[in-house]
Amino acid sequence: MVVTGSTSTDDRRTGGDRAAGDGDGCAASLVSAPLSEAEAVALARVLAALADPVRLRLISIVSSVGEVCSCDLEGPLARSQPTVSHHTKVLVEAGILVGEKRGRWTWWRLAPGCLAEVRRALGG
Amino acid sequence: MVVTGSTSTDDRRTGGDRAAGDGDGCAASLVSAPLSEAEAVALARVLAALADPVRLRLISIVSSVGEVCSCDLEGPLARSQPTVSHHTKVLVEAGILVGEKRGRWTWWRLAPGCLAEVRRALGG
DNA sequence: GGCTGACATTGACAGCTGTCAATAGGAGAG
DNA sequence: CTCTCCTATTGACAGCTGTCAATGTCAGCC
Repeated sequence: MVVTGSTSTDDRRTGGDRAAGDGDGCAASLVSAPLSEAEAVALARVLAALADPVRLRLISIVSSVGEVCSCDLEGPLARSQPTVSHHTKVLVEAGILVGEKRGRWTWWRLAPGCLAEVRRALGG
Repeated sequence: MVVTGSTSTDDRRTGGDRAAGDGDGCAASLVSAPLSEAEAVALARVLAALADPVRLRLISIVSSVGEVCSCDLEGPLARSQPTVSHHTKVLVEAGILVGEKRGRWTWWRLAPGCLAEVRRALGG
């Protein structure tokens, strides 16, 4: 079972560019023209999910390894198990992380294309 | 370094001190290898400054116009003058915005290269 | 000098956020 | 079924954040 934030589409490593979070936002670039209120709210939601040192390190760990289960995060992040679970949930709801339950473990990997979408919204 | 860094351009800024992500931080990419604690804190600080709808719209306005004074922000942002002043201060302390006092007005523009640095840290 | 206009600062308040202890849920092993 | 392990949820708490009214500060104009 794949646990995603919004739609539960089982995208098994499809290269499609999916928008983060709600899907509508993140389409406009920050530097081209003034953002609408809705665009700003949508982009701010993803950035807020990224704006935490623990979550940034979590993302970097997942990114470097490719796939990680929660028990492998608790140690490197130096946070309790509920706190790690909380951070993974925040990242999933922001569309940044994707979790898949296999047996008793939950394996986490990055949502493909999400960070690239954020970079593009920031003027890339 | 993600802050202004006093490049060769005459980006003089008067008033206020900024000490955001100085030092080593913001130099590593999120996706290449696990971030250190200091790198994560520094990057999170800049991202937290970006993670607000009002500030994102403020940045987009400044970016599209090139240079604006505070009185031109109060209306489009639909916020009171102290609130606008608060947001500009947060962005300056994060090294994203640069303010220059000319006469009675303060003119704001984007710190050159800062957003590009953030994009790069996000894996660009 | 006093006045006016443009920002900055302070104080207060509600709402959000990161953290952990305690607890619950659920899958595999025996 | 029971027991154990991994993960998710709940409850509580401290700290941070966005907002505005009130006030302060400083430069230019009379």
